[in-house]
Amino acid sequence: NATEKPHANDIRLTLQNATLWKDFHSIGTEMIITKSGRRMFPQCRLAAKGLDPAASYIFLLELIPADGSKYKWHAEAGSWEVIGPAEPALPSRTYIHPDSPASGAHWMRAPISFLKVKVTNNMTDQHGYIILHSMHKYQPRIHVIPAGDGHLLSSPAASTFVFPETEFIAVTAYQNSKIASLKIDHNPYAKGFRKDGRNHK
Amino acid sequence: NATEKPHANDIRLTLQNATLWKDFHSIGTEMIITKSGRRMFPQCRLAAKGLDPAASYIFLLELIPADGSKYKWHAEAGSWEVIGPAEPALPSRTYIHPDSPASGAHWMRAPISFLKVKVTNNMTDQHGYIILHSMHKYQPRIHVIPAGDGHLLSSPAASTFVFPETEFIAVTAYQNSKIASLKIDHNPYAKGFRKDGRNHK
DNA sequence: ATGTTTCCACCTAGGTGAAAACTT
DNA sequence: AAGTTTTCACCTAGGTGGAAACAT
Repeated sequence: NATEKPHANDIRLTLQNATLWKDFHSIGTEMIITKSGRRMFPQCRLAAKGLDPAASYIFLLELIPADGSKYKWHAEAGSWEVIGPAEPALPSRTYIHPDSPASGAHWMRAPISFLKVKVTNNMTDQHGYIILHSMHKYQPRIHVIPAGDGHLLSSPAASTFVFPETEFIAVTAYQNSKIASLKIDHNPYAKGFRKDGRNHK
Repeated sequence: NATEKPHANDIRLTLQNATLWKDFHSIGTEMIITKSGRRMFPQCRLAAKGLDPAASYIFLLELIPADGSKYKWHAEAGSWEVIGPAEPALPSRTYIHPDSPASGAHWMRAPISFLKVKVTNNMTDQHGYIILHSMHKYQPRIHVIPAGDGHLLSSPAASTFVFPETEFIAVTAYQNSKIASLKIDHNPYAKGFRKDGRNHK
């Protein structure tokens, strides 16, 4: 039989906007968290390959603590320093991609954008936003789960992907002004803060 | 066994904004169709009861020709008149509610809004919008389909609902100025055309 | 004539970082 | 002093009917 069903370990995800993520990561990515919920910028934008076109999948985004530390911005040095152990982690909420469940063909047809995921520091949030601790480091993680078997994350068929350049520190206000500038330059919603001559449209 | 699964004929749909629809219907509802696609106003907003909370359903909206006639607005009389037979009907497109498929519990929890359905007169539309003939009368129809059996509309379990007050004539520009006024009064996106003193906010 | 298309000012809806106000 | 919350001007994105231009 020439056409063989893809195995779970044939699934390949590519971070489509990796260059932008690396620009941020080289400086030290920060993500604003607010009580009312804030989107992430950059967003996690992925391309998928190797899915079974006819099978059904669920895509999840998770933000896991990257380490056991609490950080502080050291303005004089222009760097982050560890100031102690992390706050106890909360039960992690996951963001289910709104197209879920959808066929492998659907997921492979176009880039997969986690545009609308929101992060918050409100421990009592009722919207289902992902709750983070300010001044803690997080690592986004993507799960691809064959749907319809009811096992979800515990399924042995689930695949997990990590892109190290998407790591970030959650903040309630930007600490490193270079990060603020990069955001202004690239996030269309911050266009109003651009100075003439660095308009990336 | 005291808890019995609901039968298909136990499903009940209520048109939540029936009063608004009736205000339009008493004048003669018109819906603008454009090449680029136009939303309907009012929207079909429904409440569902009697679904099996654990079962999965798909909700569809369909716009079927209400009769075999083509119409013309008679400005002097302020009424519509039949001017001949309808154009041949096109293969009807349906709008799948974006929450589909979802559990009965989900559909019953909150009003079901067909807010985003778009209608067009572009016969070559590639967006999947519902294609209509201008100056023809249409009747919205809702289908509730138990999901997961692969039969969809041909399934004997599918339920169909019609609310006669949602009937309308498709136009490329409003014919009856009373309809235009009602739209301006009630559609928030047309607020810019409101004269002071009839702001329904 | 009659019906369609394009364009537009005016909205709704909501995502930005900065600055000010607030908290501890 | 350090971090958080609120507010705000400025955007993106896109849904309105009307008027003018266009088509037939």
